[in-house]
Order: sequence, then structure tokens, then C-alpha cells
Amino acid sequence: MSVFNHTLYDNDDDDTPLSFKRSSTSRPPPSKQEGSSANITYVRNPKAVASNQQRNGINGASRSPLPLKPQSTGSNPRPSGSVQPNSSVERSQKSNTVDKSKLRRPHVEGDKSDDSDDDKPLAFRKKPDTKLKKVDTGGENAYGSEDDHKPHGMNINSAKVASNNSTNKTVLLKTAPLKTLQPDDDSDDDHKPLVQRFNPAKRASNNSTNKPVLLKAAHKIVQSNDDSEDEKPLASRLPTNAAPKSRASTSDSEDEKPLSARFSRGTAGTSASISNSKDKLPSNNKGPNNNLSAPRNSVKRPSDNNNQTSSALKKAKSSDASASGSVKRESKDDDNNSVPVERKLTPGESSKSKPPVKNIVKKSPLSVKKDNKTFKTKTKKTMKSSQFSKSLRVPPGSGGGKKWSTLEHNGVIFPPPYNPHGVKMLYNGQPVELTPEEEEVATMFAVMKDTEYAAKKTFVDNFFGDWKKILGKNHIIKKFELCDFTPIYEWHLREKEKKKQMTSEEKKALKEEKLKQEEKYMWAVVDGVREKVGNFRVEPPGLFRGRGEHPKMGKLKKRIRPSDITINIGKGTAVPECPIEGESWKEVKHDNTVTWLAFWNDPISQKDFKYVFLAASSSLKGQSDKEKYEKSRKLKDHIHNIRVNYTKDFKSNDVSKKQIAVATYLIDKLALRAGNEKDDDEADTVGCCTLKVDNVTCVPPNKLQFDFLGKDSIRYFNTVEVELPVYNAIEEFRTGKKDGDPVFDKLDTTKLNHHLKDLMPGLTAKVFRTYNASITLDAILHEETEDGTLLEKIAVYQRANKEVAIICNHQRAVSKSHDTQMTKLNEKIDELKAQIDELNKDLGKVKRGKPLGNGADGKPKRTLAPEAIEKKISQIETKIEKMEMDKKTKEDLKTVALGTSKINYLDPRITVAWCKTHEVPIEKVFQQDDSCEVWMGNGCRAGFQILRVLASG
DNA sequence: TCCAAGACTTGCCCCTAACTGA
DNA sequence: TCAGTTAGGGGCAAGTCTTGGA
Repeated sequence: MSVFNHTLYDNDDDDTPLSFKRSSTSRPPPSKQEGSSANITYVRNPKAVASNQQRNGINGASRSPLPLKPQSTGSNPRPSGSVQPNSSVERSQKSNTVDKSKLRRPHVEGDKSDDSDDDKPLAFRKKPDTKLKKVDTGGENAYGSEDDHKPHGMNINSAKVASNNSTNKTVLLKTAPLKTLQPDDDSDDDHKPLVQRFNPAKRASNNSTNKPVLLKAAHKIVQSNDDSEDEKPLASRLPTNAAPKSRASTSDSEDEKPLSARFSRGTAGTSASISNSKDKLPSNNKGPNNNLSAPRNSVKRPSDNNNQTSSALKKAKSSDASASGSVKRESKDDDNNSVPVERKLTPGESSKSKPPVKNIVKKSPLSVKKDNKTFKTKTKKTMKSSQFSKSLRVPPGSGGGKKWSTLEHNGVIFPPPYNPHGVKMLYNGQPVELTPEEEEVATMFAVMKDTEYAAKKTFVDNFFGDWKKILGKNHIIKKFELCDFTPIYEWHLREKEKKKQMTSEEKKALKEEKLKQEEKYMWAVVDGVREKVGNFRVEPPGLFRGRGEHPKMGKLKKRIRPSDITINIGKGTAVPECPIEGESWKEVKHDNTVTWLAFWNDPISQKDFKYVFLAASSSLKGQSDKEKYEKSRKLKDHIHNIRVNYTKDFKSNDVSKKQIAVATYLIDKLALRAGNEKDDDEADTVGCCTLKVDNVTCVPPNKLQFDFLGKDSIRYFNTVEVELPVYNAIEEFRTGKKDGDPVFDKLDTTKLNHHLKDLMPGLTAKVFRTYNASITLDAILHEETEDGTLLEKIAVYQRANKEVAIICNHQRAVSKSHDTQMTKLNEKIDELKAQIDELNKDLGKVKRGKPLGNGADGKPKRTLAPEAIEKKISQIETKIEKMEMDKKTKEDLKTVALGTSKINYLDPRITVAWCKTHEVPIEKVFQQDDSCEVWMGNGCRAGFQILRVLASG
């Protein structure tokens, strides 16, 4: 049965019916969409429609409570001096302007039902009223906006935005008080995600301007003057939608630039900030992992019985006794009851005989003390601190609810023991005899010879320190400088080559053998349903590859043994047999309040754990995702009040309040992460709450330049125009502090989230990211999809996906073959152009009745009719056009990682609705997973699971 | 209330199978 | 058919956020 006919949402946790509705005037949705009320309906709700109808003017700004700040005017939104096309990348990008015409843009029609920008992605808030055609159903979209949800802050003059197209643009994020909203006010910006606050049309045309920057901490310093967009953080590229022409334009108004553009540019040019930032590396520089030629698992170890039980290992959970008993090293008697999980149920069987998955999140009356206690506490807290006390639901993953009733699995599989190769490394020019254990670690380092890690002092020092412990005090090897790992490295290369040279039959046989060994570990049975296990393989030993400037990089990750591992299994279910003879699990638990199947302490950081969970396609994960997106969707009902609230507090005399307000503003508008405190033994990265004085620069009159290393040491560099009170507040927070001091000294994520929960139950900082990402997708799809070819529609989706990735600053390293590919494309295009020139000459000759002469091969050319030659020319021109498009897409996306946002941030219901409305086969967007027998597969863990969970109900 | 443990989610890169075009 | 390209899965690091104990 088609997914579309399923009730996608039961909304049991929602007071209102799903309102991700949408209609399309141009193309009525297939009748099947209009199923029973039980079926999901992606239709705009009447209310939203009404509000849209109130819109007037092309500029959505008309409704905005606060007029957008006078940003630059004119058609050339490009901020002056913002972009400095110094880098080759930037130059190339400029030359490769995107043919935005390929992307359908919405007509500016007054029919847009919902004008509230609050419901739109930030980037779009500024957008004029590119009205999207209302879908026939007139329902609201997934994050459908309602009048009362309109944003009041961050409004950007859409007109101005529209004119923006330059790459370096500052974003004006205004927060206007709600009260200022007027019926006709176009200030949709407040309700829209940042990206959307800009003119979509412009955005569309601006794609080319957005250039990715992948700057990892580990990289080399980026030249401050380098304006290559590639070297700029994605954030800086936000909605720079400058149409090609606008690029040329010289408007200096940063205000008219899309958020993304606002960041790096204006200031980007200012090298000072760049150079100051830690380790800013050119985008070309790959992360530390680049160039790793050695297979991670290539290093093996002798199967000695080092029972290095880590006494230091901490207990996973002290209280789990509640929901489940904890049994240390359960006797093997239990094993007798075990029947291999994989044999117990086939997918088909399981679904027939087992309880519906949807029940798993229900709190079981049988839950133990812990559950009760947790629940009580939660209730108390909620009632006490939140006006939304009615919502007491325990979120999945919070540890408070029963996650399953029965759980069976076969444990984990260990990497094979190390197999010594016997190749001797050199020390001081002399071959050295190493024991297998010593050789194993030496090999771990040797295979990383051509990676960036090998050149890092921290990495080398940590490796050598740990290796020396194994070598012992009396070993001949004393100094790293005298070590020559080349022989081992060369052996490794030979092994790699051998593997490469294997015939496909040999490879296939190996693969099958591996599959055979792993099959039993791949599946678990949860409440009678066979589910895939995610990471059932225990991590092999190796050298820790921390990202950025991680102080522990290079340290030895010791081999994990059964005695390090705690197993979680259903009570009364056979305990998985320990796969290593003579050894046993550290502990066996029966905790049904958690979803992990096993865990061990992280060998690098003993206080952390490594868990074995079910795969992303499992019901548990799906349910969790569903709740995540529901929470995000609910935010739209609160976003207006939240914005009013924090806008009010910008000028509060209470510094704590003021800091919460400003931080919330930044998280809302810039999709920053919360920014938890970090230990000294972690890479020095920050998020919103942990921003340091030197991470934010005030650029008069009201711009803020952010330059910091965020998660994974990815650089966030963005210059954004903010409301004056925010600017003033940041200036105030920085006053009297020195570099390295926290900007928000009265704030941490706990306080911030506590405050957010008062505004909406379950609201935390990260929900804003999901909200803005999904609403951005929704808005772009809604506004830019028009009738057209399938390819054109998919291009719109990809563009939307890209916008989200830019908002979230999801970057990737430029692929090693990028330059080669571009060169080849250029050569091909040149070649085709030459062919056209030749054909044009031939055409002239033919028309004049002259002979064509000989071709390049020396043979006489075949005479063709003029029509035939013209047809040929036309075909080649089409080909060139396509190649130019490919080239541009490649360049545009070379540093943008689309996958992360697609998997983690985009509410799949929006995609489903869009596909359904516009007749796009879902598999064009999400890979089908046959094993799951559902149209939406692993490519979208959320989508798949949501549908699966709901379908099961 | 604070803080660390604990339990997840998010995120980037590598590898490889599948796809594409010559 | 084959080489080059793309996209998804796997791996594992690095975040967020809740819980529970002192």
C-alpha cells in the first residue's frame, strides 16, 4: 500500500491535526492524496491561506512589524567591499554563474496564504512575497505559518534582500516586537527561517555566489585576504542569491544580502578576523582524515589473552536495576535458552506475531522504581517551572521510559586478532625486532604516514608516548626522530595493492565469508520485531583520530575485550555467547529503559561510552525521530511568543535575562548550536553559550562578525547585521573582558534550555536548528516548485537541501578529484565549442556550395545538408549547456555536505508532501530500501521510521 | 543546585557498490 | 566493457540534553 495512504501521523501528542498541508493551484494533488481524514494531508490550512491572502505587494515585508532596516537599496544588493574574489575558487565560481532560470521561481502572486515569516526558514524571511501558489487544499505546510505565528524579529527588507546577490553579504536580523505587526505587514521574516527571509528568487539566482569554506582547525592558516568562497564557512554563503547579473552589480549594501552572505563577506575581506581565528585552513585542506590510505582495520593484533580489564571502567548505569535487573557475568546456563536471533523471526513473522511498534514508547506500568522516580521528578519539575505543565510526556531517549518489553540479540563481533607481518622498521638506520604487540602499534602509525596526522606534533607525541609504554624503559627505541617506519608503510602499500588486484570473484568470496560470520550479529529482535543492529562490530584498536586540534589525537585506542563490554538483553532471554573463548562479558543488564544493546568505555576517554544501538532504520530510532520533528513542528506555534519574549529582554536590566535573550536570538537566527562546556582534554570548539570574546567582533554600526570553530572544528565565519539592541548587548557583554573570556558569562546551556522549556515544553536549543532547517526546506519547495520537468523539480529540491546545509554550516572537504573533474569538464566544453566553430564554417561553405575539404583525420568531410549541420550544432549546444550546469553544480556543492541535513534535519513529511503534490517519485529523493520493503529507506532514517511507525499503528 | 554520568543525536570522512557515459 | 563518478553505508568522533547523586 502506498505510504501516502497511511496515516502518517497519529498526532497523539499533538492537540491538533497535522497541519503540514499544502496545496497547489497549478497542479491539483492526486486524488489519492485526498484520502480519508485519517490520511495525512499536506494542505495548507484555511487560516494560513487567509493570512497569505492578506499579503500584499511583492515584498513580504509589508506585514512585518518592524520595517526592515534600511539596507542597501537598489538592485545591486552586494555589499561593498564585501567580496574579495581573490581566490581561484571564487573566480571560478563567478565565472560559473548559475542559470537560475533553470530553477523555477514562484511568481509573485498575491495568493500566498501564509505570510508569516515565522514559519519560514530564517533565510527566507526576508523574502518578498514571492508567493507560492497555494495548493488546492489550502492547508498549511508542515511548518505552516499562521498569522499569529508571524515573526516579528529578524525581518529583513525583502526588497533589499531581493536585490542581494553578492556573495558577501551581511544579514540583517531584526527582531521586531510582535505588537508591531500589522495585518498588512509583510514582516514575515520573523516567522521564517533566516534563509527564507530573503527573496527566494534572488536566492535562486545567487547560488553561484555561495561558496563553501571548509576550514578545519587542523588546517593551515588561511590567508586573511583570501576571499575564496571556498575557504569561507558555509554560513557566510547563506542566501546569497545574487543573480549572475547582480554579481556584477556593485551594490554595497550588505543589508540587502542574504544571511549566508552576510557572514563572511563584508568582514571576510577583513583578513584580520580570519587570521586571528584558530587554524583556519584553506578549504582545500582536508581534514585530518584526509589522505588516509590505510584501512582502519588493517592493523591487527595477536590473539593474546591480555585480560586488561579496565578496573577504571565505570558502571554504565547505577540505577538501571529499576527497570531491569543487572546481572554480572551471567551464567552460561542462560545461553542454553538462546536461539540465534536471526533464526527466531523472519521479518514477515515478526510483524505478524508481535505487538505494534508504536507501543514501545508507552510507559509501562511495570517500570521500576527508577521509572517512577524519574516520572515524579519530571512531573514536579514540569509543573513547577513551565506553563505548559500538561505536557508530561517522557521523550524517547531521555532514559525515563520503557523502550522495549523483549529484547534479543547476539551481542557483538570482535575484530580479528592482530596478525604480525614481520616487516622491520628502522631505528637509527638499523632494523629493529619488535614483538607483535609493539609491531601492531608501530604499524598503526606507519600506515598513517601520508596523512596530516603524521605531521602533527600532538599526534606524534601522543602516539610515541603510548608506544613507549608498550616498548618499555629498556627498549632500544628512545627517540621518535630516529624511527623510520617506511618499511612498514611500504609493506602496507603492497598489501593495499594486492587487495586492489584481487579478482571480483575473490572479492566476492571474501565478502560472502565476512557476511557469513557477521550475519548473526546483524539482527536483534525487539518486541518480537526483527530489527537491524547498527554498529555490531567492536571498534578495532588504533590511534585516535580526533578532529581539529584534539589534545588526545594519536593516543592508542586499546583493543576492546569482552571483559570491557556490558550487554543489555531482555530478562529471561538467552545472554549472547561471548565469541572469544575463555573470556566473558563484563556485565549483563536487563534495562528496558534504554535502547543500547551493549556498551564499553571509550578507551580514549574512560568517562565516555561507546554504545551499540539499533540501526537508523529501526522502529526505536524512527519513533525518536518522529518525536523530534513533532517537537520542531510545534515550535512554530510558539516561535512568535518566543521572539517577542527575547526581543523584550534585549534591554533587560537583568544581565542573565539579557544574555539568555541574545543567545536565543543568535540560536534562532543563525542556527547556532547550544555550546556546552568542554573539558580541557577536548578540542577547543565553541557554540553559542560558549562563544568567547575573540569569537565575536562588533562591526559598527550594527554588524557582528562571528569567527569560531564549531562542532568537528568546522569554522563558522559570518558577518551578520543584527538589531541594534543585540549589537549593543554584545558590545556590553564583551566590555571589560579579554580574548578567551566568555561572552555569555552568566549563561550556560542548562540555564538556557531551562528557560526555553518555560516557553514551550520540551524546547531546547537544538530544536531551533531542526525547525529552521525544515521550515527552510518547506518554504523553498513551496515557493520555487513549479510545473516543469522532473529534473527541474529535483533541482529545486536539491537547492532547498543546499540552503539548509548552508544554514546549518554543514561542510565537507573538497574531493580529491574535484580539480581534475573540473579541468576535464572545461576541456570537454572547449572541445565541443571548437566543434561548433567548425560546423559553422562548414555550414557557411555548404550554403555557398563550396566543398568542405578534409577533416582532422585527413579524410574528406562528408557533405551534409544545411539542416543536418544546424541540427548537429544545436545538439552540441544543448550538450554544452548541460555541462555548464554540471560544472556549476559541482562547484557550488563542492564544500557543501547535503547528507547531514537531509538525514537529521529535514522533516520527511515535507518531502513526502512535496513529492506527492508535484508527482515526484519519492525514490528520486530518498533511496529505496528493499530490505525494509518500504519506499523510504535508509537514506532517510527519519522518514522511513516515521512512516514505518505510523504504518504499524 | 551543581556536576558528572549516561544516553542518545549529529556530523564528517572513507570505502565501495551502483551508476553513467564513452 | 571499462573507467570515472556518485551516493549510500559504515565508522567513529563530537556534539546535546537528561538524569541522578552529592
